[in-house]
Amino acid sequence: MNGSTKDKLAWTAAKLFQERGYDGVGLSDILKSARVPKGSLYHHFRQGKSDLALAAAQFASREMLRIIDDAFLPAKTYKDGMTTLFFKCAKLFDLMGKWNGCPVSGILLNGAYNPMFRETSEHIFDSWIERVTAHATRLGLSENDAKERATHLFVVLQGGWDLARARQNSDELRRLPKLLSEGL
Amino acid sequence: MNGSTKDKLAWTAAKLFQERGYDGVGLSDILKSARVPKGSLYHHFRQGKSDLALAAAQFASREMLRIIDDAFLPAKTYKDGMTTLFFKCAKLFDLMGKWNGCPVSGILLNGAYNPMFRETSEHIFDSWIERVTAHATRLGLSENDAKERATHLFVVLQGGWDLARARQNSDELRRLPKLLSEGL
DNA sequence: ACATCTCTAGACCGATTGGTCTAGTCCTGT
DNA sequence: ACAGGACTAGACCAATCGGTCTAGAGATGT
Repeated sequence: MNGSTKDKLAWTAAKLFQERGYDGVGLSDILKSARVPKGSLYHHFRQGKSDLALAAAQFASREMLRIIDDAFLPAKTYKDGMTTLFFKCAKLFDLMGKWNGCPVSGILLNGAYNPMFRETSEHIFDSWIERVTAHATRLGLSENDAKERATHLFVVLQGGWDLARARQNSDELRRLPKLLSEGL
Repeated sequence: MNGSTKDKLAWTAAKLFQERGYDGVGLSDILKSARVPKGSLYHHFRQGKSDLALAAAQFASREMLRIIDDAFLPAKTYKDGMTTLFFKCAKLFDLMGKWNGCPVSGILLNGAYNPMFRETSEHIFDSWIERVTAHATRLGLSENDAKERATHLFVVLQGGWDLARARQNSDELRRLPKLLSEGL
């Protein structure tokens, strides 16, 4: 099968980059963990590590979009969907061993100064915000309100994730929906 | 002077780690940039790179505490101080070339899995929250309210900084005080 | 003047890095 | 059966990594 080895590489790379960042993971780590020889990596990803990182980020991004949909599709209100999303992320954080960073910032914002990495991470973040905005309008919010709230959601999720990581504790992540729904 | 070379190393390391993360910066980069030979580094920091990173993080942390005080000491209300802090951070972000990450997460959460790094970053974050909490109580908030708001402040600041970094634009950072003062 | 201590200076080390290259395996179409 | 492309396999490479070590410069106390 074509996709299998390539996907396994991207998936493994995503997992490791989230743990230790782009520069913190060597190709040998990825290859050992995925049990794939170096030749295969350079067959599927001609530019090597940087190509692999972009693919890994897209992989992680698609998973996040799936989580967003899972949270918002059954929701009756924006507040419900948003709260569910935070709880899902807190659970994911715990499952991942409480060490992982945000799927994309760990891969792309991290590590070497690389313009294409930065642009890709910008697009990915925007795609998440856009998806939440779409759910928000579907649930009755005005377009401007939806966009603002979606942006705030990711600001708070990102910051909450970092704090959870530093504390090795996802509790704060679960408390944050209150901030976003009630304000203070 | 004793402190001079040592401080120059810590300061240079802090700057570079914020740009490219712990694993993204080699000792040779730091030594070249600080114009200090390797022998001096290992004289002042016996454990080498990890020691240097801890010192650099403390350096960055002290600067952040100073910025917090600068924002809150002249403030008449918590809202004023908080807003000033965000604007100061936005300005700092622009001055730093719009690439740098959060001073501490770039250094400590990043890179190799290292328990002492994680603990140090937790303590540093907590010291920031504590400082803001102290300012908040001084400005009339109840103790519980102060602590909650201070925590939210850093969650939002952290997330906003990441978004600004991805977008290479500090505007969102300047819009966030509204979220924290008015809620939504 | 000399000994002593702090600090600078950089050559050097083994290990690991990302990347290249060739040989061989496997699958597919004819 | 066999030709040809897709893919695997890993030896090999120069460069760089973090870290060690020795030699000497500079300041200080006696």
